[in-house]
Amino acid sequence: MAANPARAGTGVDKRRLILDAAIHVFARKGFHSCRVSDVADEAGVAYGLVYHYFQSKEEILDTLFSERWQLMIDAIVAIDARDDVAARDKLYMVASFIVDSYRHEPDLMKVIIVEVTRAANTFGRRHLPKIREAYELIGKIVDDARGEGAFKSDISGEFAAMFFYGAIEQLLSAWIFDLVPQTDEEFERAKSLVVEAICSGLEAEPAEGLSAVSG
Amino acid sequence: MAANPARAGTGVDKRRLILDAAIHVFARKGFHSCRVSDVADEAGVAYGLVYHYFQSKEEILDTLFSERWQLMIDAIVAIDARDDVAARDKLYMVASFIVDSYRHEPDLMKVIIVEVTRAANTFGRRHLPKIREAYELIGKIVDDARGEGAFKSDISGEFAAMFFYGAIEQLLSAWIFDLVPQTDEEFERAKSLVVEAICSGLEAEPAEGLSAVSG
Amino acid sequence: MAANPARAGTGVDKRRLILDAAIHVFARKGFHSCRVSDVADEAGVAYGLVYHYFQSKEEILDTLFSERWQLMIDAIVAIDARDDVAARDKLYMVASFIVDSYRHEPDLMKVIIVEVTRAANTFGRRHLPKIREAYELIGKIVDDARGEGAFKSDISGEFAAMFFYGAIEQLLSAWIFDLVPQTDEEFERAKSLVVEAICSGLEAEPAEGLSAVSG
Amino acid sequence: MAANPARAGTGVDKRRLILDAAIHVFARKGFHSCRVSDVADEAGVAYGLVYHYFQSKEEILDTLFSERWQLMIDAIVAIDARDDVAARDKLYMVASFIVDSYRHEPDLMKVIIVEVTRAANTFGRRHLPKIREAYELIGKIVDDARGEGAFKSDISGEFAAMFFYGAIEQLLSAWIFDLVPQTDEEFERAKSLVVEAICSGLEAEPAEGLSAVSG
DNA sequence: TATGAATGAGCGTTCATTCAT
DNA sequence: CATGAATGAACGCTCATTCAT
Repeated sequence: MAANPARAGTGVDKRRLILDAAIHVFARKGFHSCRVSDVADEAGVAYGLVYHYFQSKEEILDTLFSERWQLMIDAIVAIDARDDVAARDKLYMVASFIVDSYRHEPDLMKVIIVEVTRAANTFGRRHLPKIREAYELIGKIVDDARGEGAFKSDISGEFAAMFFYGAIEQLLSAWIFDLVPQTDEEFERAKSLVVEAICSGLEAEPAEGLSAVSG
Repeated sequence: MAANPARAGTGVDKRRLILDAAIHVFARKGFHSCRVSDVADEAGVAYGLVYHYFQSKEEILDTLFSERWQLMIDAIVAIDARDDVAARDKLYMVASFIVDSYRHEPDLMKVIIVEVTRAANTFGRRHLPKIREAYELIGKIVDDARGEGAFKSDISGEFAAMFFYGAIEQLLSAWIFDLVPQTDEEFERAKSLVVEAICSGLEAEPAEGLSAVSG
Repeated sequence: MAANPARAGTGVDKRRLILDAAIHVFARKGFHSCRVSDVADEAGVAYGLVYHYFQSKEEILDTLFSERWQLMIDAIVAIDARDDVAARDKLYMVASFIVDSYRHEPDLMKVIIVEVTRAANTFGRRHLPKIREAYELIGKIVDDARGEGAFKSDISGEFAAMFFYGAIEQLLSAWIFDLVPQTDEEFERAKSLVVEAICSGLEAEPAEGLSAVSG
Repeated sequence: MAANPARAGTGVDKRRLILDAAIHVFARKGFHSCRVSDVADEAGVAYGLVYHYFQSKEEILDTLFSERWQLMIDAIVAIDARDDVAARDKLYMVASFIVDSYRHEPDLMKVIIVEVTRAANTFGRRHLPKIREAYELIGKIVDDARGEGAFKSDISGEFAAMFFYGAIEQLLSAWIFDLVPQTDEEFERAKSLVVEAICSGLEAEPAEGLSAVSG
């Protein structure tokens, strides 16, 4: 009875303990390089208990991914549902949600990206339908904006979503591997930049009066 | 002795045979899921010969990556060296080189992306410096354009390169996992779209006569 | 307290429930291949309750065997005690008891034979004394008949019991593994045949008047 | 090249070494109770070599059984082919072959009987077709004799084979578990007795002159 | 060069048993 | 009596690597 829901009061939820331990162990050593005993040790539980709650080591990772990814899908759906927000701002909110997810739970996001999302030939393969669901929601935001004339019509939502998500994932990867600094300012700046880059592009708009000269 | 230069006359270069076999085996089964014997079998050579030419299974992957990645770096350097080409066109040429690499050797590119570039916590880690070298070359193209006023100054070359490369890698991933069709037309269209999206952005430019109104 | 005697009134005897469940689970999946939880599930009781009534998984099997085997020993003793019955008929009654045991409780007999009697290097080892007791009772029937001249004196009761019991066990094995049909007629016929074969032999007796000719 | 055929001269056949070690380890500790490392240790080879020659622990047992059982089938076929031998003598020769097999390689026969033939719900299941082949050959000997009038017609070859083989297996079991003495004399006597019991039966023939009275 | 037999550390998983409630 | 979470030893199998020939 106490297995799934957090047990009230007296004791800890060992299942949650194992999941949380797995986040840190997977992030630190990598899914394949760590042993189940590493997870059990980190959680402070007996080896066998891991298999009491999970069918396999893989199921732990699956669970971590599914829990988190669903949150993101829900968030994107909620963002898309708002009709008082421009497409560009919706994309900003999506970027913001993802970046903040990393900011608050970097290990979990590292695991999800490194071990699932970017490991498309192993775990990613299994979760591709769920992963695509997110892409499609982003694509829908773009396509709706195209319908309204706010976005160009020659870049389909599908491609736009790929570029947008690809850019963000690369950003997170850069943080994950410490290639760029991770400060609150950087996080905020990155959100704006990725949306700016994807929505407005890198090219400078010609200065009003000089456009004729440059052309 | 015959390892590096193609041996004249007598026979095939077994080392090359092993590398080519590895490309297909790694692409088909994944680096971690395949055994050294799979590579030897595919190459039609004896098990032990693999260890005559390579120190370890990892060295094979390292070699495949290094060979190919260097070609790309050389290509970007050459592209960047041309001073008769606009930044946007340079980026197009880079995108073109990468897409064509995939078009001509999809298995090799799949291996490099799936097993190295996107596996940043295992092999990617080891090759990060080399990977960054490419990012930096792309970043330099952007920064030079910023200096000339062709590109916006608020998106650094570093970030721009991340977005650009991230978008392309996502594109390749979609092909690799068969999420989008792979025809010559699609390849060509994708090159244009990724450059269009990154350089000009998704947003529609306001219609000529209405710009004053909307501004 | 309620373990041994059937508890009056209130509820079912959980201990019996577990034993009966074990019969079917052991028969279906085999003793070694099933888990204690399988037995608990089949019985509809909690995992831990099995260990409340039994020291170990093995004790369940021991109990099943001992209960049943004692019934057989008692039956053979009763059969042997009758002095109005010929040796051949006593053997028939023994064969009949065993065959009927299988007819009425095939799963239980399957477990006893497959997991105990024929598993002489594991459980059989532990129960060898009890198993031999049955052999010896059969042997005694034969030896008594030898003393009276009804049976040949050159085949000891010990060997005769081995052959007799071996033949019956092989018969049951054939039923257990569905090698021969299991109908009431077949069961009755088998009883007769095994006694006929062991007591009279396979060889045809020469026809009365023709014996001189054939000799 | 040297794996399957015995290597000439210089070295030992490690595969054979493993099989022979397995015979003794399986006989001593039982198939399920022994570890693969026990076999490797007994053979004096590295753990992994066992898996170089065999797919699994089970395959070792399968191999041992198949090798030996085929020899027996071949022997029974050869015995049956002789047309100068009476059915009773053919059965004697079969009993003799089996008993001598045990006499010369008791461990191997123990393994085959205890772990395969009498373990019908695990390994026996897999080998049932091969096991039945032997039964059928014995049954054929009986049926042929019935056709010629030498054996009774009311006991089918199928049942007769069951009784005959069951009696012999019980005999071997008794030796295997040291319930009866194992001397050359005993082995020879047992061969005769089992054939005598099955062919002529246990019952004493009535004395010449008294048959009319008793009948 | 070339072969493939030989090595052995490592790990995921199972499951009988215990015990706190 | 009854529950089922918690324990942890045990083991089959994999496979990268070595090495004798």
